[in-house]
Amino acid sequence: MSENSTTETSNFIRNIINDDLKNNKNDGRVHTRFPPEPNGYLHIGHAKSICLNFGIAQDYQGGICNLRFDDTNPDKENVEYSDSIQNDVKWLGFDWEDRLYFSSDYFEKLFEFAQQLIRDGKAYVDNLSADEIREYRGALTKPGKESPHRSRSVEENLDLFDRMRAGEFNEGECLLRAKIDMASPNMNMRDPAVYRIKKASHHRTGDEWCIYPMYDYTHCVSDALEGITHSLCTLEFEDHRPLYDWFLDQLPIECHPQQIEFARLNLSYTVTSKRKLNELVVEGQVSSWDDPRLPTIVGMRRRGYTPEAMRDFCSRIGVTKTDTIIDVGVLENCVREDLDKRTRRVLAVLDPLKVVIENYPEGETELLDAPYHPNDPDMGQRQLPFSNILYIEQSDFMEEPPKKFFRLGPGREVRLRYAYFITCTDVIKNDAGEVIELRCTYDPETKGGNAPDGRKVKGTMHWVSAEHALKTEVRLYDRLFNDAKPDSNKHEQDWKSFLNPDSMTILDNAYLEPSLIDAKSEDIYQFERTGYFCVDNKDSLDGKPIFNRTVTLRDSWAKLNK
RNA sequence: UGGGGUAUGGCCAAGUUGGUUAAGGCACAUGGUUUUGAUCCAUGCAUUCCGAGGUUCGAGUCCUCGUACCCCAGCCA
Repeated sequence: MSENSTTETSNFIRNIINDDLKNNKNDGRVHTRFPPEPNGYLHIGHAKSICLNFGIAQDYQGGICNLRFDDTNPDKENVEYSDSIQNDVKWLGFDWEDRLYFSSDYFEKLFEFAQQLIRDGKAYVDNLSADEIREYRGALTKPGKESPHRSRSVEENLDLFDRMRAGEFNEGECLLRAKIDMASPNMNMRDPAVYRIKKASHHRTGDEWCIYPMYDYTHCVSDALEGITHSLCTLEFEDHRPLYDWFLDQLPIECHPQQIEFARLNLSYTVTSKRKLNELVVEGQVSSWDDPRLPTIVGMRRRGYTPEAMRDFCSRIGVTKTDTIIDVGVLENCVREDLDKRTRRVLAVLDPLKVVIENYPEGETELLDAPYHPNDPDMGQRQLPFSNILYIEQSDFMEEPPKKFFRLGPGREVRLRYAYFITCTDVIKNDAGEVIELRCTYDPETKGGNAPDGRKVKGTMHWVSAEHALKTEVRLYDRLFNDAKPDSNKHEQDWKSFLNPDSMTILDNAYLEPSLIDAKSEDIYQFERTGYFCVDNKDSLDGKPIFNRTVTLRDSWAKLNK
């Protein structure tokens, strides 16, 4: 046991493991697994599980974590998903080394174990229809009743089961059931299905099988075959634990992992259910699984979230059995914190307002030094071209500024970052009365941004030289939903009515400082005063990087105005 | 009394076998630094742990009775 993680706070699962270790359970081994079904893309909720499972393996001496695909339902699974899942886990920073497994690898073994159950009188082939089985199952407060086929002989069951495998029956015609207790208060114990017929070809086993094992049976056996010590899953499987244990108790397997359930992640202003995410994608509410507004790993990656930030988030939210909704602000804080220290700052005007410096020589250009990070000289610097025609942010000018506004206004003086002080002398409007251009003068003495006479200005603004600027597209993303709990069961029906119509704003008229021409896919920058932006990994072109806003900067000015 | 769970500040969450003033993060508030109204720094933020009783010298931690919320009737995982 080693406690080499400084950030991890204790949680009930680690406490259990610590106790197990103290008691020398499992010979001191710690072996977990992350068991996704390859039927969709991974999202932030999976990241919690990945960080938990792989994190525990990392933190305990000799601990290991497997990646195992729970691929027992060929109708829903495919290689696209399994490939993307592997990519995402790697990208998040975890390594399963040579321990990549698939439940389908155990199909033969699983089949033999099922025969064993039959031989032991613990399983039988049933011919009831799906509807009948539902009827026979009873209800929450009413016991079920036994199937008329429950007492078939071992020989008959064995024969029937072989013929199921041989494809002699149609889907739904029969299935293998565990013989447990039709009156159990736990519905999962009322003779659950073990094998069903599916004449579907499987993404790994092809047409080798036409019967497929069910989750409850497959999962515990797979865990045991892999020597898992702690099988971590989400709360909804709590009721399945007796079944998990039951199967392993019946079968001749030494290893009996301990299933421990924890609460799944819920994030405010978003949805984290595969079904809902899939619906958004299929209906075109978002562009695809990697739409930057989605909480999928690929979407967040495209948005500019880093693996470090996501892992930090997962460690901050903790692991408990309490059903909670984490404020998405925690996530945003994690990226900001990570990006603050790792990104270069650049100047980018998103919503341009033209400024003409009347006393600056027309046609002249000078280069001004600008560090890439104000608090980290190691990041180096670049030079910004300055000329007499600039763009500043529309929102940095107000014709009739309120008291606390200390940006530009008629007659006001402000600093252009790393450049000069300028004073607004004239405001030019179009016929509609909109401000379309500002006339200003600059003070040559203030080059670099300081006045030799010691005079101060309240505002410092970002800017870009019109002639030198890189014009490109910038996408502003905001939360996908307007409601904090679109995912709560109060909104099972109308959750999509909370979709935020302004979750994406495309700016095709943004002007960036010229150095950004070299920005590479997935590079992330801080656009000073506006936020963190990531080069889109899909739509960017050579010489035309397209930027996605990851998250805004904290803005106490905006907060003041609310 | 179907069964299984959970309840600690606005949101999360530590609180090992009951023992001083109930960690920490996010959010919020206030002050300081600042050529990003950013960052950073400092300070504040639960006489109280779902409620009511009880045991005890002492309870968030034990007992009793309640209350609220979540999960379960797929041949999904």
